[in-house]
Amino acid sequence: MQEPNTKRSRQREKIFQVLRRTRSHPTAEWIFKEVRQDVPKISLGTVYRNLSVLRRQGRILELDFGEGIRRYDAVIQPHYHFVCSRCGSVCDIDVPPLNVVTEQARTVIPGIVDSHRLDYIGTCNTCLEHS
Amino acid sequence: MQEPNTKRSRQREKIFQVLRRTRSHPTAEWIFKEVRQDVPKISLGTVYRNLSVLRRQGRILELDFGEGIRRYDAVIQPHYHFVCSRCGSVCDIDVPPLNVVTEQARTVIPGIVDSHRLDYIGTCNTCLEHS
DNA sequence: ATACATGCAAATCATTTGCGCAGTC
DNA sequence: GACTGCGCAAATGATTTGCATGTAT
Repeated sequence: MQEPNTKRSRQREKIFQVLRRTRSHPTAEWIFKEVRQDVPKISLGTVYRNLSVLRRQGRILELDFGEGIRRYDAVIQPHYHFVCSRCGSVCDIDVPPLNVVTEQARTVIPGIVDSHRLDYIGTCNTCLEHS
Repeated sequence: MQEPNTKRSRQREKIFQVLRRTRSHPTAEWIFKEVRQDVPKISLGTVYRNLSVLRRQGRILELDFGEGIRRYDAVIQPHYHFVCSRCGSVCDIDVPPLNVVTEQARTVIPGIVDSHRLDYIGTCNTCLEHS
C-alpha cells in the first residue's frame, strides 16, 4: 500500500478517510471543504495532489461523467454506476460485473481489452418525485 | 432537423461535414484546424458554439473519456467504444447494443433508466506493435 | 428589417505547478 | 539530515461568453 517515494501525511490520510465515509462520489472541491473542517489550513492544491497520489497507489478511483468535473470513489472493486441526467447524482449499482460482455467484444476489438466501464443514464427517484 | 431560432451557416455545415468524414472521434481543436483549411477566418469559439448547437439538435454526440478533453462523434446510433489507455485513441465497436444489460439492471436501479454507455478499455493493436 | 451567427478577446473554471518552508523517516 | 509534502499563488488548458459587426431569411 506504501508507494516508493511516499511518506505518510495527515492531510492525505484525512482525504482518504473522508472519501471512504461517503457514497456520493464527490468532487475535489467537496472533499476540500469537508477536510478543511479538521485541517483548516489545507489548500485545494494539496487535495488535488493527494487525490492523484491515492489514485496512483490504487487506493481510490477517479471517475468522469462528462460534466467537465472529476469525481472520486473509494470503492475500488469493479462496479457500475447509475447517473441521473437531471440532477447529476451518481450511485453505485449492485449488479455483478459481466465478464460475458467483455468476452463477446474481445473478438471484435482491434487490441487487448483490460476492463470495461458501464454507466446507466436516467432519472433518479428523487428527481421523479419532484416533478 | 432545423431547430427553432436556428439559421443555416457555412461554418456550421462545414464543421458537421468534417465530423462526418472522420472516424477518429476528434477534439474541438482538431476540428478547428481541419475546418480552417476551408474557412481560414473561423475562430475556435465558433467551433465550440456550433458543436454545442449540433449536439442540441441531436446531429452529433459529445463524448468524454475522462481525459479532460471533449470528443465528438457524428455516428449517433447507439454504439460502444474501445479506448486505448496508452495512446488515447477511440474506436467504434461493432457489437449490437445489449438491451439485456439494461433490463437486468432496471430492477436494481433507484430510478428510470433511459440508456447506458459501455466503454472497453485496453491497448490497441498499433500500440501493441510498437512495444 | 430582424433575428441569429461570427470573429475576436477577455473571462471562467477545474486542475496543475513552482517555490520556499515544514514535517516525516 | 535528506527527502517528501504543504500552503500559497501563479500558470495552464479547455471551454464559455460579451460585444460589435456580418449574414441569412
